[in-house]
Amino acid sequence: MPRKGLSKETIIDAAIELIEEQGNHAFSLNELARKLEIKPASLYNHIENMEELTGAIGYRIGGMIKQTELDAIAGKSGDAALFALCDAYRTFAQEHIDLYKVIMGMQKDKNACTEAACGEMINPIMQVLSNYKITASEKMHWQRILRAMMHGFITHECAGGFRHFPVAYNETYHMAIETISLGLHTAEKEHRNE
Amino acid sequence: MPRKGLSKETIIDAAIELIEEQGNHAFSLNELARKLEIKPASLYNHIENMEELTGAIGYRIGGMIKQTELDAIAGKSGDAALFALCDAYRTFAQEHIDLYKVIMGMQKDKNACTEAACGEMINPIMQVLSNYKITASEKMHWQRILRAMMHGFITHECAGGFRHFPVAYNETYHMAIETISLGLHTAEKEHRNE
DNA sequence: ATATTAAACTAATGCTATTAGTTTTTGTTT
DNA sequence: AAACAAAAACTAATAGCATTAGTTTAATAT
Repeated sequence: MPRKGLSKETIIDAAIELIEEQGNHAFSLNELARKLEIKPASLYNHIENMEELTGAIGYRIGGMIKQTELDAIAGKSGDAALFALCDAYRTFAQEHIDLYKVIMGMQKDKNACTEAACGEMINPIMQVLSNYKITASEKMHWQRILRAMMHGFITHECAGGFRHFPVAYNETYHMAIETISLGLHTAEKEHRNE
Repeated sequence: MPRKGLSKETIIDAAIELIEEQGNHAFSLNELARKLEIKPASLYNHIENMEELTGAIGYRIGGMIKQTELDAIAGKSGDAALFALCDAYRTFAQEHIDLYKVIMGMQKDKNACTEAACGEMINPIMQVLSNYKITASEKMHWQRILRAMMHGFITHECAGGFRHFPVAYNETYHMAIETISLGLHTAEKEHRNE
């Protein structure tokens, strides 16, 4: 029954291509329809509405980040894996800044999609944290801390929120990871003294 | 010359009131004009455009957060001041979540306003960091780390990005601050050994 | 061949920010 | 007090947005 080989997945493909080509700002259902050579209204045969589509795009981007992280930590362990993961995350955001802004935009409206998109990115982090001798609940906490730090850093960095002082962004990011590493090792030590 | 006592400041006042009453989502120039009892087009006698207005609102919110932080750290020093500041920041975001979302939205478009809004919030943080014996450039780095962590945490928390695991948000936040405190104290120690 | 149905279409709605041009009001100057 | 200048309101229009209802097309299944 499909006149073109159109599906939700191919629509998301096109959307991501569009965002990377024209920028997050230029993205709209009109523009997406033009790219797919259909009329805007026809999109509603495949998607619920804009919010759902955005969520699906965000989920896809989450998956891309997850894969990038997995590739980065492959064969590594301990602090090396930690640093590799954090660097990979930031590099992805820098190289696909318009895609990352989709995730930024989603966070304004709390919905199930945001939860799902974030869920994608948790797995590699938990894998990295498994190298540290901490409890299961500690792992849940540190996973949050890592994600908060990485996301907060990137949003500030790319919005100009860090421009006020003349010190290198790379160095700050490195210090932040170092700090988390220190915290993790301290937690390990405390368990040894119990 | 003003027919009503309208100015850029009173418009921002009304905008903030509107956002707190109706939510960030319902905010528009139409709604703002209705509240001020003028026609939407008349707003352009006072503002450049939507982006500039949003920036001005963000700047104002930045000032509110700054004041909240200053109040929170008054009379405190060291780690007590650090914890008080971080708690005040998060509490403000929770109690004025729709205002905080304005800042979240601004970060998608890099502009001078974002830089200015963030600039407002730096002062109290630098004040807190002055209690630690670290170098000037270290202070610049730690200021960024603190802001990244706080902002990243709040965006995730309020968007549902932390829902995956059954551990308390408060505890995670506390651990994050503790970690930064540990990092600061470690930096102090390293200077003593030089 | 016929019936079914997904997926396209057209057309319209009501929202958004924004611009141009006009009128009203107010404060200043003659 | 009368005239002028300018700020700030207005009306009217535009182009874009997401979205809905109703209709037609085209491909598949019977």
